[in-house]
This record gives sequence, structure tokens and C-alpha cells, in this order.
Amino acid sequence: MTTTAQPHASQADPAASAEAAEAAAQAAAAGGDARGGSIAAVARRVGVSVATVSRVLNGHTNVRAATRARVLAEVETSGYRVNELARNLRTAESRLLLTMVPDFGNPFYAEIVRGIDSVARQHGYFMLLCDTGADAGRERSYFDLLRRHRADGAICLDPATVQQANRAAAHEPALPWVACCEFDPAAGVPYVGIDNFGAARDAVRHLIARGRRRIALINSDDHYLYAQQRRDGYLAALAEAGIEARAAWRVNLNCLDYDAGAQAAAALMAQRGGARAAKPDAIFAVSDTLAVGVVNGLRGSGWAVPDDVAVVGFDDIALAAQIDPPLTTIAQPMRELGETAARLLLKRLADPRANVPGVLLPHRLVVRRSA
Amino acid sequence: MTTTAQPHASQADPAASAEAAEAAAQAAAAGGDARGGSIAAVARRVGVSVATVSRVLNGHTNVRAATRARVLAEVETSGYRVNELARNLRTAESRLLLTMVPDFGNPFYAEIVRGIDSVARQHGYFMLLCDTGADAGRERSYFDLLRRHRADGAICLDPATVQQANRAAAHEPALPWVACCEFDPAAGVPYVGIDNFGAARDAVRHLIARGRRRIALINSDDHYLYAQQRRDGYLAALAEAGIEARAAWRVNLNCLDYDAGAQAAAALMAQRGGARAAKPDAIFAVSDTLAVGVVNGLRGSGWAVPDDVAVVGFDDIALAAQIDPPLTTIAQPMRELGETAARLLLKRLADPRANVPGVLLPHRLVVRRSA
DNA sequence: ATGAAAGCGCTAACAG
DNA sequence: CTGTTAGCGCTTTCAT
Repeated sequence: MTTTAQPHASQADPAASAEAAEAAAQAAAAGGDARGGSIAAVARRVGVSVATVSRVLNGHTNVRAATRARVLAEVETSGYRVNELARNLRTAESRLLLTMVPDFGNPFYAEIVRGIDSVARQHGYFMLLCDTGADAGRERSYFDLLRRHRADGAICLDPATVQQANRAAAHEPALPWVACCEFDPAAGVPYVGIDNFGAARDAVRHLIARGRRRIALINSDDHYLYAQQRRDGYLAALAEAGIEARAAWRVNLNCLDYDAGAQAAAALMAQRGGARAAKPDAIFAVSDTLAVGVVNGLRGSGWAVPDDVAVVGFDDIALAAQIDPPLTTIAQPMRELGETAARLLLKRLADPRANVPGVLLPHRLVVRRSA
Repeated sequence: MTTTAQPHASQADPAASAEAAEAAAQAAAAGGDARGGSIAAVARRVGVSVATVSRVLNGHTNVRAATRARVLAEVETSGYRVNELARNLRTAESRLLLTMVPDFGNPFYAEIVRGIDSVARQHGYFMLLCDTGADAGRERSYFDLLRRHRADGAICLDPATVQQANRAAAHEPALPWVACCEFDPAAGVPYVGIDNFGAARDAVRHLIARGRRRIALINSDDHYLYAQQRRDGYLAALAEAGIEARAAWRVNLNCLDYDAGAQAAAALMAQRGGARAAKPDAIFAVSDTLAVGVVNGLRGSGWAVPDDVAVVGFDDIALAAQIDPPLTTIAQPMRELGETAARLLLKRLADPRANVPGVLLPHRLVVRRSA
């Protein structure tokens, strides 16, 4: 049992295990004349008012122990369950949190979502999950789900949607949502993320410290802030080492999957023919999924990692340690990113006027064998 | 726009793009005296009854074109949005589908979930996602979410929960849910999955055809039906080739992640000392995540894949083609599994008495370099 | 084609 | 401590 606020927790009470609940439901389904029905039916059978039943169900203390016991007993045997549709209308809350993900096939997002789910559940909320990449039709704004009261608040992990919503936030600041991973402090929207500039600079510094000087960057879409910041971090590291940046060695991808990384790497190494010295000796990819593809693409083209080309990824998904060679990468605290996002949102919901901060979580360089 | 049944689709009408909707919301927030408010407020401002507004919102045809236009105009300028909490209570449906996953960090489940989400959305449903592995407390039965009307139906991907629910289904057959991947035809619960026995047999036959005879099995928990079926398929393939099965070469894991696979492989190869001929020359793992770990674990112990030990996985997740060597595996139609599960459930919801079948989807062996 | 009115099942004043 | 009652905002007969 959690210790955090959970208004509607005591329904049918702690004692009622899942097993017991199933049994009661069975009894009800078996169809003695004591069906579950509505709260009114329960009240009638017990011989109390609906208010009393409601009080018991919601764990209010102002009910005599004996009365409470009778109500609980009836609830138990009848298999009654509260109708949350009605409760939600009455309390004007859905107790649902909307999570928008660009692609939950990506382990990076999957782990963040687990963090969100975990905190949400602890606080009596469930998670509505939308894969924003899934419907090409773009459909109506996902934030309409908030306006329609389908969810009480939202967490957005999709950079494109974050940017769009940040613009809209100027006009309609009241919507309860928080940005995660992609964020703009200037937008006045609560957020969690990391120092993308610093993280990218750390990655490239590491490559430079390992003696690499021809460092390519495989980046995400340059429209995204996080991509711009990582690009700038990359550039800064090169600059401080006195290395000239080459535009031809910077590539932008609008897809972060393995194949995209593999193809980009192959293309990078195939640029203008012959001289080995004219090709990158290192690749920094802004996502581990990309980097896994890069390693694969390099191998496919006959290049050895890290001997010919060192590779650094980003995120530190579980897979990073499993591939050959294991991936050197920037670790993001994925779980905490999700948990923090959920906490910020919950705080905002608890007090709409609360001053919810933006928070930056620490990253760190994890050195393995790929660089 | 989809062509399938979608009762509440026309709210604010096709013409209203997301952009326009945002603009209208902005207008409303700006606070002219025409606030969004309730349907009653809209009706009052237009000078019609709530019934008429409701009809327009729901795309009923029996409204004069002129009236409809006036209502639509007011909805547009006021930024009114229907309150789905109220609609849901009135119509007695949440339009939410519950999806229970044992671990959505696993790419196999992630892809299935995308299939579910895609079909659900096409039919005007959203997805409530629960990671059943997430809360150790086990909590109340997830199916209580159905009884409480928090979701209209459920799809269960978690083998443990499927088994538990199959037992409960004997007592309470009315719950609208479908089993996916783990299923028991005898339980009378609609399901979708593959022929696990045949698939495992195919995998092991392939190994045998490649000349391997000392074949180990890394399986999931033996309590699960799919695990039993795959084990039996493995055993059948060995038997038909006249190979004696060795109990010491069968291992059961209750976790399918990379590390579990790596450790199991290392342990398998370390069994009782010296003789090479006393160790497996092939490993069949019942999940690609496990198999990826196996390849890594083998490499870590100095064994070459496939020369020393051939490896076959199961699922054909995207990653399978990216590792070195690329993984030979049994492909499951993950996307279709999810889509089919959703369709079966939707059919069940549309007609509670409908006879919803169990369906088996085809698998196939994908031969790459690991075996 | 439109309106009036009855609830859906619940929670929360307010009264006692 | 308990009961009565008024809605929450919507959809849907049933009239007109």
C-alpha cells in the first residue's frame, strides 16, 4: 500500500484481497437476488442511505463502526463495484494521465513511460498512452483530450508535439501538462530534461581525448531544441580543441530506429571515395538506437569499431551493454525523467496555481568499448 | 479519416483543423463573454435547446442545415468541448480499452501494443496501459477496472494474468476481454496467438538440419502454457531426430531480459568442466531479448557464434537483424497479433453475445547467421 | 425539425 | 452519526 494521497483508495477495503474480490464477483454473477447494482441498491439492501454507503466506500471516518461493517459485508457478498463513470462526472476528474510518446517501440521512451506509470499508479491515476507517431492523420490536437476531460493532465515526450504545444501555451496557459526531454524554459511550461548541450560536449570531448579528430555527428531533426543543443555541444567541443567542423559530417535524421542509423553510417563512410584520412574516425549518434544501427552499418561496410571508427551513443538503454562492442554512451536517468515528469504534473493538478519548476537531471558518460 | 464505426466522431466537425481548434480555444480563454462552458450554455447562446446542440455534436441528421450551422459557428467561436465525463456516464461506456503487459520495455510487447493502439484509435477508443510487472503489490485484480467501468474491455498480454483470469472466467464469463499470446482454448476466452508447439519444433528442426545435436533450451517460466508448448515442440523435434533430451540443458527463467539470457548461456556452457563434447553446440531461446543476451554471454565466455554454438531466438524483433551475428529466429506477426486482439475485443463489445473465435496467426522461421 | 424533461450513479452540502 | 436532496453535463425518449 502506498502512503501517498489516494482519495478513493479504500473502496472494498484493504482486507479484500483480489481473490476475495473474485469470489464475491462470482457470487454476484451466480445471481443470488443480491446483485451488485448501484450504490442505491446496496443502500436499500443494507437499510441505510446512499450517503452512508458512499462514505464507507470513500473511507470517511464519520460512520459508526457497526454500520460500516454492515455496508462492507453487503459490498463484499454482492460484489458491488463503484461506477467510476459516475464518480468521475461528479468529482469532475478522470484520474487519467495522458502520455504522448513519439514511438514507444524505442526502449528509451519505454523506460520513461514506466517511470510515469509507476508514480501515477502510486497516486491513484492510470495512464492513457498515445503513440503520436502512430496516426499520420495528425488528427485533432491531443490536448483536446484535456479539454474534453478525458484526462486530467498530460506529459509530452514527443518533441514535435512539445514545440507545437509550447506555442499554443502562450494563448491557453491553463492546460495542465509537462514537457519531458524536449523543453523550452522560455515557454513557461513545466519540464524535466537534461543538459543536452553539456552532455553532447562531454561525449565529443571523450572522443577527442581518445585521439579522434574526424568526428561525425548523426543527429535527430534539427527543428527540435534538443537536437540543436546537442549539435551546439558537439560544435563547442570541436571548437575548444581547435578542430574545424565539417558540415558534410553532420547528418540529420527524422527517424531514430536501427536501420536509419545503419544507413546513415554507411553513407557517411562512403562519402567521396578513396583516402582513409578523408573519412570520419568517430561517430557521435544522439540516440543509442541510432548508435546500435551505426555499429551494425559500419560492420556491414567492413569497418572495425572502435579501431577504424569509434562510436558514442546517447541514452544508455539496456541494450547498449549487450552489443559488440559494448556502447560508450551518455546515460540519461530515464526512469527518473518519467517519475519526475509525473510528480510535476501531479503537483500542478493538486494546486493549479502552484509554481511548478523546470528541472534538469544529471547525465553521465558511460565508457565501454566502442569509444 | 477512418471509415469504421465511430459514434462520436463529428464533434466540431471535420472542417475544424487542429489549428482552428487551438485558435478557438484561444478565443475562449481570452474571455469574451462567450465562454465554452456546458452544452446548456452553448444552447442558450444560440437560442436552441440542448437536445439540438447534442444532435449537431453527434452528427445526427435530423437538424435543419441553418440551425446546424448556427450551432457549429457558436461551438467554433466559443471553443466549446464536449465533457466526455458526462457523455460517458450517460452512454455507460468509457471508450477505453485496457491493455495489460508484463513488461513494455520488451520490444516484442511494444510492437503488439502499437497494433492494439492503432486499431483502437481507428474505432474511437483510447488505450489504458498497465504494466502488470510494475507493481509488486499485485494490487486488486486488473479486471476490476472493467467492473468499475473504467474500461470497456481488456486485452491481456501477461501470461500470469491470463492464467489467473482464465480460471476466474469460469465463474464470471461476462467480462469482455481477450487473451493475446498466452491463451487456453479450453477457457472459453477469445484469444489470438501462434502455434507455439509448431514454431518451437521448426526452430529446433532447423538446428538439427544444420548438424547440431547437443541443443539446449532457454525457456520462460514453465507454468505458462506457451512455455510448455515450446518445450514440447523442442522435445518433439529432438525425438523425431532420435536425439536424447538432456534435462540439464533445459533452463527456465522468469525474466526475459538481456542479462538473464547472458547469464543463462554462461551457466549452461560452464556446466561440469572439460570436454567440449559434453557442452551444447546450440541454444534455442524462446525470446529474442533472451537470445541477444545469449549471444553476448557466449561471446563473453569466449565462444563463437555460430561456429561453437548456434543460437536461435523467437519473435523477430527489429533488433534481431542488427546484432552480430544477425539472429536466426522465429518471426511472430507482432503487429497483427495486436491488431487482431483489438478487433476481437471490439467485436465482442459491439455484440456481447457474438461468438468470438480464437485465432492462430502464422509464424515463420527467419534464417540469418546465428544458426 | 425542435423542445421539455428524465435520468445515468455518484458525491457533498445541509439538516437533523 | 445518518438521511435528504441537489446537481455534475450529457443523451435520449416523447411530445409537439
